[in-house]
Amino acid sequence: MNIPGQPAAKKATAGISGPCCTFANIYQNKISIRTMIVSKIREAVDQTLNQLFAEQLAGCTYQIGPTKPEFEGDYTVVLFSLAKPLRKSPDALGQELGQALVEKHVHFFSGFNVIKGFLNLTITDSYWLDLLLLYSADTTFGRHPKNGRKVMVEYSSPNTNKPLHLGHLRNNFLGWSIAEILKAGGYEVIKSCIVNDRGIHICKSMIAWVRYANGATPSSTGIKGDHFVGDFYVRFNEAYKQEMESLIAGGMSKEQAEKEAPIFKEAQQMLVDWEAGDPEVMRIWKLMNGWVYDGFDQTYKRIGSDFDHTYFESDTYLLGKKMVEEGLNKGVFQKREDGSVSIDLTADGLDEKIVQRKDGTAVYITQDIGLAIEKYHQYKCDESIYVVGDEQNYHFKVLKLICEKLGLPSAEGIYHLSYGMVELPTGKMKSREGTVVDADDLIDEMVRISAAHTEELGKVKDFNDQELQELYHMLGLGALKFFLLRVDPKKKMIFNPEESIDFHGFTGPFVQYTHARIRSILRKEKPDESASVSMSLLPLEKSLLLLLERFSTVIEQSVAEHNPSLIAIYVFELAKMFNSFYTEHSVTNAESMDKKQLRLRLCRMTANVILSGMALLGISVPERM
RNA sequence: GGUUCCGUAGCUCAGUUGGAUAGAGCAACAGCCUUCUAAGCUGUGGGUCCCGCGUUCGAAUCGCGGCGGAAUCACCA
Repeated sequence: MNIPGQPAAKKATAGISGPCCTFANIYQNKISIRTMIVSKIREAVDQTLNQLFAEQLAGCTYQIGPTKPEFEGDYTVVLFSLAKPLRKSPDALGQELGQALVEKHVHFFSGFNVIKGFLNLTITDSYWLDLLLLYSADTTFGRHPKNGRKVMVEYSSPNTNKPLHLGHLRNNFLGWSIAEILKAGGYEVIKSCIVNDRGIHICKSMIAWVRYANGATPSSTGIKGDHFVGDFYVRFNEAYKQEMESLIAGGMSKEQAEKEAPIFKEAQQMLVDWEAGDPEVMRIWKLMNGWVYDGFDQTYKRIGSDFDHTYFESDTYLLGKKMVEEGLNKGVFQKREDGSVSIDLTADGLDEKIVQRKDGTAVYITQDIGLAIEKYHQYKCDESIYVVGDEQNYHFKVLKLICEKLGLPSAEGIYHLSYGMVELPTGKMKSREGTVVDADDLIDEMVRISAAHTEELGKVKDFNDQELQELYHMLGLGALKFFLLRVDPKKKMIFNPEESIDFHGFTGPFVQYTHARIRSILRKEKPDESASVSMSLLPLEKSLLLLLERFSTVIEQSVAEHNPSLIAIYVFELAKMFNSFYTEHSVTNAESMDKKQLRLRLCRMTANVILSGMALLGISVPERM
């Protein structure tokens, strides 16, 4: 057992309760406690250092962190960096500093020790109790006040020719979560989605449908719209491959066959007709995209993704093309001999990049330039985050550079939240090899497993059918979301479909279960606001409070790093700590009335933080499970 | 080949920005339910932090050089 910064192994100080205090007489402390504890310690240390060694202090930095569990103390000041400029040994400095801190801040520091250059400080129990009494009922605890900044988070960005898969799930969960985390960090957030609804790949599924469907539709076949269209995309590739093979058998080279296959030429022609606005092509395009959107909506609803604004590539590419004109006039872009338009980025360590084809049509980056302008024009965000896989790192480097060179005001705020691919133990998911993990299938599977677990345990036999379905969904999605969010977004991750996602240990259901346990206590008995509360803390009670206090800092870090996994790790540690506390100490049968009141408040505050922490990950927590 | 990223326990991952004896979960093993939910708790075993050199009070973390892996360098998206 090793919880960062927690004195879990320490001896219990006392089983008897000390003097008591009530909510009212510590209300005035609320403002001072709102400051995070590390800042408070730093302030006190700075002040004391200044008084002791005023002149030698210029430019000194030092670290403060939670004390390791094997040492006595709550927070630790690392003295090495101060020792040299102050010309003192770390131990002597620690003694002097510790002594002065404890003397000057009797209500804040209750003791210290110095070990090998580390000054370990113990915070008074009353500080932790003040925190508990002030915030145990505050459901917004840890959230930061509004900072006046506005940020857009673009995520999901689906293609309308295939259904969502596991990789999209990581994207959707990340995007939604980072948006919530930014809100908790004080930002105003706009969630957006760009739908890649045009291009040759879309025409491919359309051609296949025209050729082979005989008028079949999702409703006539009972297949979900996005899967229905995706099947025709697969069908296209099958037919394409067959036609190429017979052309090659007839003596044609592979490269030539790729270009000459009739079905491929039909798709190319359809793209031209689409750009020209051919009514029949537009009709099919709208019809089929409509089916896909129906399918996406169902999936988005299940996973809880939503958007404040949806953009369509079929709209933004035109604005991008207008910017190509402007860029040419400004001399940022160059027209080549063959008529294509490019930008030379070799001076920036990149390559020459095409921004418009020789036939005048837009490429991928063109529409993204248009989109950047459209977004800024509409919302004027300070920052624009793109949640897109790390395979597009180069693309976003180029995009930001181009926007800078065009002098767009939105350029500076462009931030690519680059996340790693989800891979199988055998490597990348490949649709051609049928190894793609379909989102809908995976969700079904997760819900099915949670239903099986729940039934086996038999704790909610009195639930009606609707309540059961809601619980299964909450647990299945909780497990899935937690699984995908608990690892650093930057890193690629491995998903093994053979081993189902866990429900024990470092998982969503573990945290959900902890919440249900706490709620079970609080259903039996609630904190009495007028009752007195024990003034002394046992080690596990204090450890819980130390962890709870860190919530706000964790949100801050999570915002700074655009990293939801910090929240997942934190919420797991908190749940683990609560479970240790729970098995060690009884709440409803506490050794005294004021101990019971203390623990009921601890329960309430822990439940609140678990609930709001999990909400930042897009995960709901149940009352019972 | 150029650029960027990665390499930590059998597996999946942390490691607070250079700090104390490198940690969790899973898997394995041993305990704990007449007491608030055992989807839990407690304990045991498990490490050449890819290798080497360097920087300094101190390196998994920083630098250089290897080895191994990934992404990208499209008039695809």
